[in-house]
Amino acid sequence: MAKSGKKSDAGKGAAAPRPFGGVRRATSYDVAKLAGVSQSAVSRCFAPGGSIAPATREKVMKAATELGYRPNALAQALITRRTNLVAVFISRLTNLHYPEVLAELSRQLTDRDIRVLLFALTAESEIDLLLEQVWRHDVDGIISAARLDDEQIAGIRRHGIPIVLYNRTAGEHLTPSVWCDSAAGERDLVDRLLAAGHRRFAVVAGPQDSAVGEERRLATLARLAEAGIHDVPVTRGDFSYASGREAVATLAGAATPPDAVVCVSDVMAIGAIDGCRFDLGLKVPEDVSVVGFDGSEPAGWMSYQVTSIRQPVRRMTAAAVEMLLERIEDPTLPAERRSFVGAFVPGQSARL
Amino acid sequence: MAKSGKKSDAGKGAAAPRPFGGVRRATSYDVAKLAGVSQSAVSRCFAPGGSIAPATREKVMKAATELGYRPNALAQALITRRTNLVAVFISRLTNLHYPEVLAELSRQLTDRDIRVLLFALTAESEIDLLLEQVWRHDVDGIISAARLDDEQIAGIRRHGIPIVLYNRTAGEHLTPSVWCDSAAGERDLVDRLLAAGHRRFAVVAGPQDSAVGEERRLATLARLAEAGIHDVPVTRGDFSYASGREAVATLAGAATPPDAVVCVSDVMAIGAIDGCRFDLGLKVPEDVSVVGFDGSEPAGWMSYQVTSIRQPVRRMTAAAVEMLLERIEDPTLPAERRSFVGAFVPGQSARL
DNA sequence: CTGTTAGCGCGTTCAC
DNA sequence: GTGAACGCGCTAACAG
Repeated sequence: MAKSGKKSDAGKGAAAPRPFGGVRRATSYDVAKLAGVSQSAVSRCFAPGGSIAPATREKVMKAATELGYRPNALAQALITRRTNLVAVFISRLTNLHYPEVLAELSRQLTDRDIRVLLFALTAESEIDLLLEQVWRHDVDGIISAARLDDEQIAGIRRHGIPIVLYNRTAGEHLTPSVWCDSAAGERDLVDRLLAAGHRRFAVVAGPQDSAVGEERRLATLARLAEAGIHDVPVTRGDFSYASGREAVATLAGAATPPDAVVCVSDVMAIGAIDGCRFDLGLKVPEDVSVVGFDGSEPAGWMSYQVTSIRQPVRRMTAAAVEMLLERIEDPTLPAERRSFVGAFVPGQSARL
Repeated sequence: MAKSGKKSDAGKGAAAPRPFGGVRRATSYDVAKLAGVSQSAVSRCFAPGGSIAPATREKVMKAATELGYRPNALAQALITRRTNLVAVFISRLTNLHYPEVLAELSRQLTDRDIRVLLFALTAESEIDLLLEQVWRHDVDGIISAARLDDEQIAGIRRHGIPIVLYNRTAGEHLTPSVWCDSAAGERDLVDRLLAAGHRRFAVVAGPQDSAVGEERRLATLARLAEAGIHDVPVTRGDFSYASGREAVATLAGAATPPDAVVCVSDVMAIGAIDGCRFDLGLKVPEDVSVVGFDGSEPAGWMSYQVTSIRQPVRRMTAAAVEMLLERIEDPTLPAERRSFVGAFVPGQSARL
């Protein structure tokens, strides 16, 4: 009976008439009063380069800890015009590669004392509505691993909010971005497949509006064309396991079934491998080679061991964060695109 | 030459001396002036139940759209004490089940016009430091799918910030939470395994500080004990694929190797299956049955088809959001725990 | 229904 | 080095 069990049901409806059910937080005025100084002195104590006498600082700090005072981020932001908030747009959070990206971005931003305002897009998300929220919240910058159209990019520019794109491209204008050079990766994979004697290729591409997907598809076809291989069948998926599996079923129906399937993502490659094995009764890699892209974790699991290209997520996210912070400090910095090449992952899903 | 290319390199260093490199946003005063009304009239126009004459409203709205005005969320929050911000704590974002949870939480909160302040915990995250940020930002509430200790929970309570735990428990005090009733699920799985004739059980558990992991371990062992099966070997993993794989290697070294392995998560079950097949040369489910828990997407892939229990993520996240919003509206609501039972997923990884 | 007034909590001049 | 005064952009009383 001594320690009151739950938080707020002592005496039924007779709850103490506290302002908001929460305790009023201490303000800099409260601290000032207790310390016997002015409010501005308190402010200077918590400012980076505030000129304050050691003695005063001590009094203030003592009072501050006593009251559990912390500067209110809202008031601070309202006046300094810095929220230390970065909006992160991310799509397909359930698609296995993005959680890793998000985790890294979050970690790196947190390390730099910046908070993440998350916008996880679903298929039906109205990006424009989300952007409204972004304006209203005065974020310092945006990192987008989601597709933005020209109109939206223009709006962001108009608002003067720095943005960095992650594995995305914006239409006309050059926009700061980090990019995994899929072209180099696909060329690498294709060359290895060619060297191992593969000739009957097929591509499992992504949706048309996916920049990375398209770059990968085009790079693959271009390299094959250079090698004299044309009319390569292409099936489009949506980066899902199911779509990869269905894709190979489609491709297998062709006159000359492929002996090498290039998938533009690991998850689709995994789907393709299962499709080959379970739907078509083919052996991978003996009967058909399958390669992917990304280097997601499940691609390394023993049952798949996807031959792939691993994106350097750590370095890419670090670059994105760095580029963004630079532009928050100095918005006049010109746009820039930083490309990274991925690393070949041998795997076992391709006969090389 | 007409359309200026990049944003800010026209004329080299001779960039126009704009305030912040960004355009100053229109304030309610600007709108008021343009519309020929008072600033408070503008405010009322954007307030839910503001009493305003249709004629005035029209004038204001016209001026507002012309200037691209939107109420500043910071100033608004400073005065109303409502930020429409919810902090979401989440751990192990790379562990396949959490991205789905996060995506759902984000979607549901966004639908209710609430923004997500993300705190993705890494192994070394100092939660107390993150909580500092939470105080400073005046979030309206917290949803935590990460472990919080008594001290931290007490701090949150002291600050009067509503919180809902997601598949976590807090020590002494009852804290609002949603929970997937793992006990019911594990009993279900064990019963089915027993009915199919399994007798030599083993458990791949989680870390000791994982509440769900422990509940699942204990429920499994309890049910087995009821059936007269004791001394069941237990190996602990960390919810990773690798740990599941290693676990079965360990278990196989015992005098009587198991014919049924109960893993407390799908990813570990996947690791266990691969361990059986590739390290031990066993057939799953012919030689040994493996069951998991969660219902993560990869568990359904053809190569694994894990027999498992699927958490009702949609309903659980919806409940979490609802409980939180209720408590934001009325902080005096008593703590409450809502449990959900998962659905059996037949799969093919257990001989049933 | 409207405008005036007073803050929300803080950073920042500017005299002292 | 310090404090008084002002303002960031807005909502909430209040009088008209």
